[in-house]
Amino acid sequence: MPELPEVETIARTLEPQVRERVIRAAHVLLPKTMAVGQELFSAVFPARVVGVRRRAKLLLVDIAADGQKTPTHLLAFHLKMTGKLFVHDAATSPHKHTRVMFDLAPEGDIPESRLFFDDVRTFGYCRLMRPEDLDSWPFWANLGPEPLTLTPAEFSRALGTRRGGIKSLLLDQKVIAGIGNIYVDEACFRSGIHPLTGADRLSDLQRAALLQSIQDVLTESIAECGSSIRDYRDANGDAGAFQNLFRVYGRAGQPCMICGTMLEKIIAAARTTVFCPCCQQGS
DNA sequence: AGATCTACCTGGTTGC
DNA sequence: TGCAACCAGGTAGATC
Repeated sequence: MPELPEVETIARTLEPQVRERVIRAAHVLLPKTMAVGQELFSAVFPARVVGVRRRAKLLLVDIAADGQKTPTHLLAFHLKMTGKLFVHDAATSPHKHTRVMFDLAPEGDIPESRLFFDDVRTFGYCRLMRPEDLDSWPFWANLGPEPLTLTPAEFSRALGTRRGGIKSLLLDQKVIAGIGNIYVDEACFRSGIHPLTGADRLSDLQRAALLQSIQDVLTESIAECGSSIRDYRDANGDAGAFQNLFRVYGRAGQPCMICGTMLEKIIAAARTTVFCPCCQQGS
């Protein structure tokens, strides 16, 4: 389930494989995956990849058409649950779950190759757009702040006066960007906050502790190249290792690492939620 | 407006 | 062995 650390890892492993490469053409195998921008193909390609970056859980590939240096367009990928990006050699055929393919021209010693966007559950998408179109894309325009560079005051401002459960607020990409079900549970556990606690009932101290925990789990996970639940892989095909450091996610019924109490599973924000009823009180 | 719920998807797992 | 039921979860959209 690519969340911020996984998308960051994919961006870092993909960039060296596609930077400066020329995308000659794109092939859409599942139309709904490329519902936006397909009509631009003929005008944009061939285009050179000038960079790969991440915003929230979006992976952005900046491309420049017509030999220009500055990006003229970008590919915005949302991997949702099962999206994957790989570069294979040009002879590789699409398989059952391949949704879009990009032909990459040979560059120096690098032979012709192909960028694959595979997605088993087809929730993911890729949009081809101009940079100036981003602001009129509601999802982009409404994204909340990036958590890693957030200050406690900014975090508190982002939570505002809302009274909903803290878990549902943290999952809301308009409040704070990039956090999903795994990291919200891990961060709540580390800061000793019950996931159903009303955000308005968190003290300044608790808010600061929660932000610190969010930044800790995200930073540690990035250092481990993300978490591999089931089938996540980075752009090199390598698994992450942060799943070995989970303290609550997927551990319902097992003892709390701090106090030994049995971890409980509940549904919060319509998501499976695991927490320690002893260490995380105050709902 | 804000909070909550459901649809969208498919493959793997569970249970009979 | 076969097969139905269930589960995973980010986001849009609907409802209250």
